Formats: sequence, structure tokens, C-alpha cells
Amino acid sequence: MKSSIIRVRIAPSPTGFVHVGNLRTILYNYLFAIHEKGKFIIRIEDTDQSRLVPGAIENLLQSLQWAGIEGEEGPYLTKDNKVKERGEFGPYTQSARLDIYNTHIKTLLDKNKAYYCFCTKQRIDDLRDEQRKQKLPPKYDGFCRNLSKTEVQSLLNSGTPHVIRFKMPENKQVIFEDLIRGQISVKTKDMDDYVLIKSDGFPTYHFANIVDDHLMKITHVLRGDEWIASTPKHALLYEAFGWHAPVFAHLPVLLNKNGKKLSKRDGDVSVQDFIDKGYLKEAIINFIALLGWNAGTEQEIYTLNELTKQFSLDNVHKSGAVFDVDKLDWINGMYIRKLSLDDFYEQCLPYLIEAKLIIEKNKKLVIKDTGEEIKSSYLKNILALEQTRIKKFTEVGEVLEFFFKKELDYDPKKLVWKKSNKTDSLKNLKLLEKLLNEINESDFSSENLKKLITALLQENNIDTGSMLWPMRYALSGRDNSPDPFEIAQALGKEKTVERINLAITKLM
RNA sequence: GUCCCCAUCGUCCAGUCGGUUAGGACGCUGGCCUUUCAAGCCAGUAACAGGGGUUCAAAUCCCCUUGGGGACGCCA
Repeated sequence: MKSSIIRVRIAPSPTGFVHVGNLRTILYNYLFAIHEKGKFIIRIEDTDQSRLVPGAIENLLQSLQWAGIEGEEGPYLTKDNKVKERGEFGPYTQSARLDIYNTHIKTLLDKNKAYYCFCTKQRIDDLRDEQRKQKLPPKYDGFCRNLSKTEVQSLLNSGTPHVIRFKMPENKQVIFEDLIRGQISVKTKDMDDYVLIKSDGFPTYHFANIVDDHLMKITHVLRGDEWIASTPKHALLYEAFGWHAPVFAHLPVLLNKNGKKLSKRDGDVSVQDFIDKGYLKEAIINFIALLGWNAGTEQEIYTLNELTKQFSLDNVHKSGAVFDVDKLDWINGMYIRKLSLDDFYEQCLPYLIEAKLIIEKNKKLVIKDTGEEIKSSYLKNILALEQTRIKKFTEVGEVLEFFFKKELDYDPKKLVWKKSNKTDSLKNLKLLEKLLNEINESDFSSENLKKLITALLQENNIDTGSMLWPMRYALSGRDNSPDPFEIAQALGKEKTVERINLAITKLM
């Protein structure tokens, strides 16, 4: 009975992709479990057969794997991407537990805590319409509540469709303790004789959830806010069975910019969408962990490991948190800057291919515009210049495009620095061209170029800007870019000179 | 309509036993650096929803109002 080990579960229904809000609930469950040295369990709640989406379980498990979150019990993905189950409290998929629900509903029926209801869908709908019209709370009226045993038996014998409802006790105050919100109290007169078993023989969430949580020895239920109103129903069910209820903790929801619950209507909210947009898992996890929780310190950047060490339900907020993309971008930028160059390269490559700047040909990388083969070491040098400049990987294509163009297309007027003029710019570029031509290919490093060009400026008494701005513009064709010396080094002598020449032509 | 829950800068969070110039971060603005943009550093901007209590003292405790959210399915 008394088990000191904490067991928490996540109970997703396989009805689509994993939403960031789900991911946060999952994350908090995981953090709590690991922090408390407990068990983290996955259970699939597929009792609504009409809403099942093929591949949703695989998608869920992949998303967890991506996030670095692993369940100790329940379904998992094998190396060849098959779904298998592990753990001693299985099966962990509700559709495989129908027998269990059947034996448990019998106990409730025998205890007179539940009853058969033969009301048609039509009657229930009409009833609710009428109640709404009269501005009454919609509720089942208990029509079948007191059917005699013989009436029930004969209806069952004739195969009349039916559901099984919970017999809500009358005039009772239900009080439960929520770890985050404290005591919550509801009167049974405000609750319905809700359905336990549907007419297709499948249990509802309310029933299956309670039976499974009990059988799987779940000690803490951390779930979304939207369940708070159903928790008294659940508490009553535990009571009807004579079971101890787990500890409940209802997590605040994620909101959109308008303060409404974040939903599909707000655009891309699935975890996959964020991955596609070029966010790092570390950034997403860090960000959503902080939405509704903090350690009481001023730390903003956390690894998953640090989170598991510091996480506590004591510091979880009660109110919903707005999902602010600006802050996500900032955090993502922080993580991008921390990446090693190799990792940064690995992350960026798919986006460069996606942006159609680079194509893969016979396992070689080729610049699409020029057809030249490109070495990964070269690509890394270029990427290094942008690592502090992007906030998400989707930006890498645009910002790097100029490196891969055969010929740059820009407005010649832009070659002139704001404090300079056309004549000087042209003169300076010609001086620069002459100098560059004299430098050996092997000496074309940014440091050396900087040294030589600085000397050139001093020698001729030229303003830094009136030389470096045209140079930078000639090489990048962009208002904003990295340092001209860095670009020149990355481009190499030939292309650098070529671009300077082009600029001279454009200015003349 | 009924029930439940929530309320500190624009946003995310500190402020958990009542006493703070109400703190940090994102964003925004300005500065430094500087050839541009980032990055980095520095500075500034901005909040206790309102009203009553309790108290020597309230962002903090209590009540009301207002505002917001959620639930009221044979969905989860």
C-alpha cells in the first residue's frame, strides 16, 4: 500500500501532433519525476476510436526522443522505429485494457455507484437544448437513474444501446487538495451523472484514467489546467472504489499574445513546427520550462540536467503564461552562439539545402548558382561569420546567400559611404584593387588584409569608412554583413578581386 | 446561464514567515565599440486592476467589485 517511490505519468491521446503546451506538461512531469527520483510513465489514452490518427504514437515518441525525455514504462521506440511496451503494469495502451475496465465497472454497478442509461442521443440533446434555453446549466436529468433491476435486465436483453453513468451522490461537498492551487471545493449538485462507459463499450477518459492511475500506482497527477473542473468527479470515483486518490497538481496553460489559450488557430504550435523553423531543442525546453516556473533565482539559461536538479512544484505559477516568441528567439540565439562550429555547421546545412543555395550531388556539396564543389571546411569558415548574427536557422540562407552568388546584384549608389562621395569611393576601390592584386593567395587572411589595408589607409590619409564601407558593400552587396576582411578571406583572392572589379565598373 | 480557477512592468519571472528606493530577463530607447549589422558592455523606459477592511505597517492577510481564463460531451 505504502509506496514511497513517486510515479507520474503522461497520458496523451494519439490524435495528432505534439503541441508545445503538451510538451510543457510532459516536461514538468518529467522534471518532477527525475527530481524526485521517481518513475516517469507513458500511457496512451486511445479510448476515442473515432479520433485516432495513424502515426500519432510514433510522432509522440519521436518528439520525446528529440527532446531527450525518456519514459521508463510504457511504449517506446525500438531502433528500427517500431513501437513496443515495457514495464510491469501493462498494457500501457487503453484500448488493450478493455477487460480491466469491464471488471471494474461491474464492481461499481454492484456497489450501486453506477447505473445503466438507455436514453437516446436525441433525448439528451433535446434536454440540454432546453436547459440552455432556460439558462440552466446543462445536466443529465437522471431519467434512468432509478430503473428497476427487471427493467434494466429486459432492456439489456433486448439489446437496447446504453451507456453506464456514475451515480452522483446528492448534496455533498467535494474537497480536494491541489498541490499548486491549494484546496478546491465543489458541490455535487453542480455535477452531472457523467458517463463512465460509452455505448461502444469503451470507457470515457474519466473512468479509464482513474482505473489506470490506480492500477499503475500513480502517486502524482500533473496535468493541464483544463482538468481542474473534472477533478472532483475523479475524486468521487476514487471514493466509490474505496481507493486513495493520487496527489493532483494542475499546471497553468500557455496563452497566445491575446491572452487566450494557445491553439492551432495561432499558427504553428506543434513541436515539429518549431523544429522546422530552426529552433534548438535546448532553447525550446529552456523557454517552456520558464513559462510558469522559476527556481527563485535570476538564472535564465538552463540545461535539461540543471532543470531536473532545480525543478520543484512549489515554484509553479497558478496563472497562465503568454508564449512570447521574442524571448524564445533570444534564448535560441544564446544557444546558437554556444554551439561548437561543427555542431553549428551540422545544424545549418539542411537549411542551406532547403534554401536551395547548396545541393547535394553524389555525396558532395555543390553551390547551386556556380556549380562549384564546396568543401565543408570552407562552409564552416563562412558559417563562423554568421554565428552571432542569427537567432534561428531559417535565417542562415538569406544571410549567407551572397557568398554563393556568381554575380552580385545591388544598387551602385550603395557603394558610397554616407560620409563620402562617389569620386573618392571609386578612387579608393581602385587603390584597393591594386593592393589586393599584389597580395599572394596564401597571405589572404583577414588579419593580414586588415594590417595591409590599414597601412594603405594611413599612407593615403583615407577615412576608414570611405574605404571599408565600399569594400564591404562590393563584397557582400548587403547593407548588413560581417566584416569585409572576414568576407575577403572566406571568398579568397580571386573572387574578392572579381567583386571589387565589378564594383569599380558599376561606379564608373 | 451555472460552477471552478486566476490577477506584479507590453511579455516571462523575483518579491513564499506583512517593513524593499518593488528586483532580474525579453522587448523597446539611448550610449560605448565601430566600415554596416549582429554580438558584447553600460544606461534608460515601464507594474503591484479598483475599492474597502485587519495592522504601527499591506504587492503580501480578509472581503467585495472589475477583468481574464477554464469547465459544463457517449472528446481527451
